Amino acid sequence: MSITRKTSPPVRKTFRHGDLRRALLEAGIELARKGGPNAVVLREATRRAGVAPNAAYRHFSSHNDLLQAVRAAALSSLALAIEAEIAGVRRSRRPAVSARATLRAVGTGYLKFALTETGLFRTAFSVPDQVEGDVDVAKTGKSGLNPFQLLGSALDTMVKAGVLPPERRPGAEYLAWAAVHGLAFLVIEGPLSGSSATDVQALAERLLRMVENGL
Amino acid sequence: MSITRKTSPPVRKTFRHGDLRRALLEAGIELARKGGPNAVVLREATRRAGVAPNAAYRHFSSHNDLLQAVRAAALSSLALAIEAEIAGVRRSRRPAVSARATLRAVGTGYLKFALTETGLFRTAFSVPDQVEGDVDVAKTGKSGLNPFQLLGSALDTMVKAGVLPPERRPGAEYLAWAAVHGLAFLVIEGPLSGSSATDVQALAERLLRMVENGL
DNA sequence: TGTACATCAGTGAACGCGCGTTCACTGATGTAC
DNA sequence: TGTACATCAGTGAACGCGCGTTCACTGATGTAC
Repeated sequence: MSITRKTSPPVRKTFRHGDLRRALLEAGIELARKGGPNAVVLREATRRAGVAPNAAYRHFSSHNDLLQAVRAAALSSLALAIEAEIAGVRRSRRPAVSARATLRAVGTGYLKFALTETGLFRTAFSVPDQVEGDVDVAKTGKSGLNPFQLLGSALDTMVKAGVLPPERRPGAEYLAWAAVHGLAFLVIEGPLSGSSATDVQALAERLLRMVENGL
Repeated sequence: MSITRKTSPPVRKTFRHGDLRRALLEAGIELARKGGPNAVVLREATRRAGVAPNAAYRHFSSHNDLLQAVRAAALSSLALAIEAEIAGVRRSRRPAVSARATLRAVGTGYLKFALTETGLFRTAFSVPDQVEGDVDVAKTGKSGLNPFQLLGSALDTMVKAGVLPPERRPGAEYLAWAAVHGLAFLVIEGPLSGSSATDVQALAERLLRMVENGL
C-alpha cells in the first residue's frame, strides 16, 4: 500500500514553480490513472510536483477540490476517447448506416476507455454528480459535449435517420448507457475481469446489437 | 465525515462477550449499509461491539479479513433479495410465461436491492472477485446459489421453456447482468440519482424488456 | 462433587503512519513612480 | 532607465486525527482428576 517515492526529490531551481496548478492536476490525474479515486492524495501530488504540501492550497481550496478537478479531467478524457472513435467511423451515404455506426462508436469508445484507462474511468464515476446538463468545459471533449451528451446526440441522429422511432427516443440514453456501463463494470471488477480481449470484444458487439434492436 | 459515536458505551457485564465474531460482523455490515465499503472500519466495529480494538484479532486476522466477510454477507443478502422476488412470481401453467417472469424477477430483485441497500450493494461489488464459480456458502441465498448463479439458472429455465434459443444461451448472463447492473449504477450515482421511483421503475421495465427481446 | 489447571477471549497501553490542514514566514516577481 | 514597494506563490514547522496493528497481561471458562 506504500505510495512512498524513493526517486530523487524533484529539485526546482527557481523559487516559483511556474505552473504549479497544472503540475498538481497532472500528478493527481496520474495517481487516479494508477489507483483510482482513493489514490488521489494531496500530499503525494505535492511530492511529485516537488513542492511543500501546503503549497497546494494556493491553487486548490481543499483535497476535495483537487479531486473534483481530476474527476473533471477524467470525464473530459472519456469524451475525447468517444469523439476519437466517432471520428473513425466510415462515412456512408445512407444516413441510417451512419447513424447506427455512430451510436456503436459511442459504445465502443466508452468501453475502450473503461478497459484501457480503468483508474481514470473509475475516478470519473466515483462521486455522485449530475452529468446530464453539466456544460462545465473541463468535462467535455473537443466538441464541447460531455460523454452523456455525445450519446444523446448519437441517438438524435438515429431518430433523424429514421432508425429510431421518435416515441422511443426519450430516455433511450439511459438504456444504452446502462448496458454499456454495466459491461464495463463486469470486465473491470466483475466476473469478466479474467476474460480475453477478444472474448470481451465479441460480447461488446453482441451487447451493442442488443441495444440497437432493443431500443 | 466524523463517525464518532456519542452514544453511551455499550457496557458488558461478563468478561467474555459471547459471540464477538458475529457482533463484529454485524457491526461491519451496518457500517457498510450506511457508508459503503470505505466505512467498514475495524476500530469502529469494535467500538460498536463494546470491546477493545485489538479484541477483533481473535476473530479476524486483519481489517481486510473482516471486510471480506462483510462483502460475502452483502452478496448473500443480494442473493436472498433475488430469491424473494422469484418466490413472489405468479405461477403459470405455460412454462414460457413462467420462465420470462422468473428472469424478470431476477432483474427486479437485483435492482430493488441496489436501490434500497445501496451501501451493501456497493460493498458487494467493491473489490475484484470471481463470483462465477464461487460456491462459498457465505455468499449464497437459501438455494445455495449466489446472485450470478441465480441469473444463470433463470436463463437455463428460459432455454428449457423454449423462449431462448440454446445457441444464444452462452454468455447471455453477461448481457443481462450488464444491463441491469448498469441501470443500478445510473440510479445510484449516475445521472438518474435524482429520479423518482416511478420513473426508475418504468425505465427498469423497459430495460428488462430490451434484454428479453435482445437476447 | 470438588478442586487444580490449561486454555484462550478479552484488556490496556502503546506504536508508527500518513493524512489534511493551519500558522507565521520569506523571497522572487511585476508595477508605479 | 533605475529604484521602492506591494503582491502573493512558495517554505518550514507543526497540529490533531484516526487508523491498523503489536505487546505483555488478566481473568473467566471448561476439563481432567
